[in-house]
Formats: sequence, structure tokens, C-alpha cells
Amino acid sequence: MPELPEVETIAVELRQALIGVVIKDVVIRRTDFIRTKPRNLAARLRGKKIKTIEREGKRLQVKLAGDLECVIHLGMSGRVTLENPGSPLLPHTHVRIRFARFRKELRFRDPRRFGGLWFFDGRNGSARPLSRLGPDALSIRVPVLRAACKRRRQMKALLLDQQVISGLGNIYCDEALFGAKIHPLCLASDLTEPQVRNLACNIRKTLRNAIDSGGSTLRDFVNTDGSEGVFQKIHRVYGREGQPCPRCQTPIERIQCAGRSTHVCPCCQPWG
DNA sequence: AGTAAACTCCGGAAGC
DNA sequence: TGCTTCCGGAGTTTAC
Repeated sequence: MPELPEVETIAVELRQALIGVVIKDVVIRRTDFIRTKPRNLAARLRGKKIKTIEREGKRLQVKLAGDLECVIHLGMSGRVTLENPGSPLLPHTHVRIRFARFRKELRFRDPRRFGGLWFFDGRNGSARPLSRLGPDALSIRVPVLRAACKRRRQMKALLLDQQVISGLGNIYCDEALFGAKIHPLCLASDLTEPQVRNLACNIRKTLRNAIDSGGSTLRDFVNTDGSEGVFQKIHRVYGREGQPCPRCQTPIERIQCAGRSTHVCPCCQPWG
């Protein structure tokens, strides 16, 4: 499940490899994986240089020469990889991008197809069917969070809303709320000023920590049972139902919040 | 109006 | 072994 830390790691790696690289051609194996595109996309991509690669929330934004732009969203099961052109195509590889004078090709896999690619130019750019993103969670500031918390809404539901704050998914919501000792079902409008400050700090810290350990840990575990190892290393409540809270040893509980499975320490995160 | 819940997409994984 | 059920990011729809 690529969340902000994974997307950030991917952005760094793609940037190192692909800035200044020129596209040779694009193989679209599933047309509906391309969610929006200008006319004659394939022809327009040919020969275009990659200018910038940025992360915005859980999305990747790739800017190309000639006012072309690509937004990548990985959804639940999306993977983007640089591979040798000859290596076997894994199932659900929907798009391949090959380059001039760069040996590897970029592949997009996504079994569940919750993700996708959006291409824009000056003409379709104004009507993007992508929602506007709130301020980035990795650098969320107290005044912004304070303003968001004026609403009478369950705290976790608010944090999951990408239009309020962008980048937090199910896992890091639980982790940040645990860090701040705030119950996910708390009304945002009931938070005290110290709680807001603490939460802002914990959102940044949780994500930064995941990026820092993810960068090395993810790589160490590639092609092994990697996700498991990383999981146990950095998550304190997520996926730990029944296991002792790392702070107070009380068993972690799993509840439902905003339709998502939610992990909480009933002792550290009192409700009401 | 603002919030919440249900529904949609889909296939992997878990459970029976 | 083979079926059914659950799960979820995010947009849309529906209801309170």
C-alpha cells in the first residue's frame, strides 16, 4: 500500500534516474488505466524530456517539455518500477515507457486498478478530474491544522480527507493519532490547543520516520518478504490488534472509523 | 450546509 | 481444493 512515505521514496529514486531523460515511446497495454489524456498523446510524448518529478500528497507529478504533465496515483496496489526491457512482464502491467539513451524502462503495474495516470496539457489542464489537494501532511503546520480542526468531524475522517490535508492514508493516520494520544473517533472540534500542536508534530514525525527508515529498510527487503519486516519495525499500532501497546502494554484494539479498520490503544488514547 | 454512510471500481488474501 | 467474504483510496451518490 503506497502511502506518502513510499511515494516520497519513489519520487526521489525516479528523480535521480530520469530527470533530463528523453522519452522514446509509450506502450499502453490497458487504455483505461490512462484516466485523462490530450489528443495524440503517444505522438506528443515521443522525444519529450522529463523536466521535474515532484510528490504532492500521495501523487507523483511529472512535468515534461512541451507543457505536458503526468500525474501518477498508485491507489492501493499500484507499483512503478524501472526495469530492464527484456525482463518478464508481470501480470497487470498496464503501461510501459521506454527512453532514448537510458537502458531501463518505466513500468506501471496495478492489479486492482484503483490508481491510474492522468495526462494534461494546456488544453485539458483546467478541467482536471482530480480533486484539489489540501496542504501536504509532511510539512503540516499548526495554524493549518488548527483551522482544519474547527469542523465537527471525527478526527481520523478529517485526516483521511485529502482535500483537508494531503498524504495521510489509513496506516499513518493511526500511527500519528497514537503518537499524539488522540482517539480517532474524537471530534476534531473538541481538540485542545496542546493536542492540535502535538498532533501536527506527530504527523510530521511519523511520516519523516517512515521515509527515513523506509528508504533503507524497503530496499533491504526487496524481493524477500520485505513489507512484513518494515511493518513490524516502524508501525506501533497498525496491524497490531491484540499485541501489547509499546507505551503501556495494554492490548491494541481494532475498531471501525470512517469505514476503515482503525488501531488504537484504549488506554493511551482515551475517548471522551 | 456540513457531515456521514453507502456504493463503485478490482483482485489478492484470508477464512471456511 | 475451491468457494465466499473481506478489504480499501477516493470519487460519487444518498441520507440525515
